[in-house]
Amino acid sequence: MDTKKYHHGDLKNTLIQAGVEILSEEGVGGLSLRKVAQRAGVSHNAPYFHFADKQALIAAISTEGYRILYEQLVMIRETYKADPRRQLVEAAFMYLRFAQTSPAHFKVTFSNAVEREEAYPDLVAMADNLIGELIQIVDACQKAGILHPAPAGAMAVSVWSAVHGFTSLYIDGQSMHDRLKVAPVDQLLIFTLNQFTVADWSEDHFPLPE
Amino acid sequence: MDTKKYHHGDLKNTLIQAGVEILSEEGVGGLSLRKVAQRAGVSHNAPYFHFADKQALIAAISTEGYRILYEQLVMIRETYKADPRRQLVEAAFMYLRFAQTSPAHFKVTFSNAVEREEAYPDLVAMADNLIGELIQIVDACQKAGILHPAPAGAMAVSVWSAVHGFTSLYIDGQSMHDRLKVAPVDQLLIFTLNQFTVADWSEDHFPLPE
DNA sequence: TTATTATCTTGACGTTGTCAATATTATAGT
DNA sequence: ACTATAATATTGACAACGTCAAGATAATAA
Repeated sequence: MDTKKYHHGDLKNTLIQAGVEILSEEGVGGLSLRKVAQRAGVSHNAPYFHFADKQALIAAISTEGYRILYEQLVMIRETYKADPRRQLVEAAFMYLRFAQTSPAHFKVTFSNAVEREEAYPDLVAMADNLIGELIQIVDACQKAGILHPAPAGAMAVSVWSAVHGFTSLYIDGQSMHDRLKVAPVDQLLIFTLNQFTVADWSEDHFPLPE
Repeated sequence: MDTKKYHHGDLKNTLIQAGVEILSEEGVGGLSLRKVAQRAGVSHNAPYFHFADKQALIAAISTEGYRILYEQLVMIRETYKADPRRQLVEAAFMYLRFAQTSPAHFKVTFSNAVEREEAYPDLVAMADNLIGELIQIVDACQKAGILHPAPAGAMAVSVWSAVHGFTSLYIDGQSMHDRLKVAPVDQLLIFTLNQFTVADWSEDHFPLPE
């Protein structure tokens, strides 16, 4: 934004992007400040003029993860404006797809490499944005009679817990899914989502997307 | 077991225990091979005669986490032999309490610091034990008409996803709960659990423990 | 008792996060 | 335009870390 056109131009965002790239190429273990600096073409100490320490860079990468999820949620709400059920199922699969495509970024985003969240207001704000969109979808589903009419906040916690837990367990070595082999992962996610519908369990209330 | 009575006696388990202690005192970031060795009273290289590398020690600590959860699940099943509903609710709260009491150990156990699970058969075996107990509880609940009569494996995935996701989101800075403040965490867990019951949402099917 | 193996120590190397000191470039004030 | 100041970047250093190599010590086997 305003951190531009000095020596490098926009080093801060370049560093964040370099970090995301390293995460996708080498995983969480490969992320180091010095490697990020090298990829951005600056000295090993240049990042310290944009991030207080490694934690701060990780917080920024985490914020970027929240932003990606948030923006996709906004798009989904616009695309399926009149179809709350579709919004919910698309949101759940978007979440899973992000974790499948960028597992290291997903882990860093949530895996509390950031200890003291309150020190990173941008991160908190973006997480708030994400939660806000989520509640809107849950609220719309409740108004449409798809989800139980409990407080939207509580229902959002439950639904997000299920989708987040499902996704986390899946990408962590597929600990469970590989061993159980009870169904393809997409169908299992639908099954999990269906637990939250008002009607009888035996019908599929959420269709598979695509 | 058989790795005993040499110079130190039982260094392998001592190292694992030292790692668990460091996790509880300094968190995930404070865990290093050299500190573990120092706490066990051996040189910085002694651990390499019991663990191939740091990953292997982390895998052992992760296995220990699975063992703790598994053994508590076994105890719960024995204690409430005739009450599947109680088994499920106690299991869920045991899970949350472990994460609250030992957040760093909980994170290490699941947070796939271990990349190639198949290289650690003990870890896979203990995770299988845990999943097995979980399925038994779910199966008992289904037979008692508490959970929907879907395949027990699929239902176990869903329920565990919800509990695990709920717990993960809670300890990761309480990202969501703190911001929503919709209800105390215990009540929210019960609410989440109730989503999986057969009957109407408006009744509480799982009581708060204690 | 000797040979062998398992266990542990010491020392070294490259990488990392971070601090201090210095240099360079952009902006502000005159 | 010119200087002062702040923002940005480099270089160098240090301790801590993971890991390898070489040697020492203690338990077991022959």
